[in-house]
Amino acid sequence: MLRIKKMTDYAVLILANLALHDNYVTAKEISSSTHIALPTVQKLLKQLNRKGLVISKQGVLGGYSLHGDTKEISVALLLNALEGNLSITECASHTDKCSVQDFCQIGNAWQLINQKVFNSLDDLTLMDLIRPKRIKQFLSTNIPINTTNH
Amino acid sequence: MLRIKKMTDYAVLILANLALHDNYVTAKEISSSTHIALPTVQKLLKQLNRKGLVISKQGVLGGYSLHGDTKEISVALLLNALEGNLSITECASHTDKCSVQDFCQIGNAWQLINQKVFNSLDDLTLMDLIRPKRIKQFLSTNIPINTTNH
DNA sequence: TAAAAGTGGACTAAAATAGTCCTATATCAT
DNA sequence: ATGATATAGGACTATTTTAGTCCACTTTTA
Repeated sequence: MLRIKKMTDYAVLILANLALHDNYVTAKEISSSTHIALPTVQKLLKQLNRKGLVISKQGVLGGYSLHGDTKEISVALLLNALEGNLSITECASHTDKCSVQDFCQIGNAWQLINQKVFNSLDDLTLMDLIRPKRIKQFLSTNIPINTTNH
Repeated sequence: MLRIKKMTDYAVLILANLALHDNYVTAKEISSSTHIALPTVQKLLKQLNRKGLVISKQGVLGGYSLHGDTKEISVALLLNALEGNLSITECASHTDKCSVQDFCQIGNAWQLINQKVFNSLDDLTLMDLIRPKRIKQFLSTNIPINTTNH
């Protein structure tokens, strides 16, 4: 599937939740408002912290808060941070060398498709995700290059 | 990851291989030319046949051949046929009901993003995958809607 | 009628994913 | 000081998904 991990979905939900507050919010509070199990929220927030997407404060009155730049991070970069390599196939990722590469008919097609999908996701920020109007505008920019098929 | 299954990658390679012939080609031959293990090729061709993407003929001189319409199938439909549901998250798929849906800040954003990705992949056919020029043209149609970020 | 193909589906192994739990550390109110 | 409340790091397990193989059966043709 072209599906993102459940954990990534949760993480975005958590970030969206943090985006609505300016102060520190505890993992427990986020768990309550998102209805994601507490251990899972804790795990994800720790990861988000390590990736620099949120800032944290320990102790009483502590909690998590969105890192300043995170609101304007693109969905592409966000997914990339949360899921690691976004490439649609192994061969679209330049880090791995495909085992059948030398016999491949498709060449770099996947890489180019990958680029296109990435570009689409790069036009949108985290904040846009919680602003429905912006999303609709975004969608309308898809311009088909021909109309003969389908 | 936003990655397609290895099996899907193989399947596309197999289809591309069939696209280069007009006569029946055996699984064994495809295995030889693609360097994908024979049992895997056999399994995939059986699936492709059930989905109507290829036609088959049993017995000596039998083999597989591309179904007439398959060359012009869009990559979106192709991936959909090979991977089942393409939705980027569970909640982007209308078939499942998300467990935290009632508390979700993101609303239908994923669904719209999903649509955008799907549209991108819908502009391209199987044959385009083996025609590099067409791919490059395709890529150039991505029009950013703003330039303030990134 | 034997050889060469596909058909259907069971089966196993490996890898990825989801989710929980435990121990340690930091902070603040009293 | 110290207890309560947070996060930090990471081990660990269970579940699910994915990859890949294999076998018994059917069809076709020389």
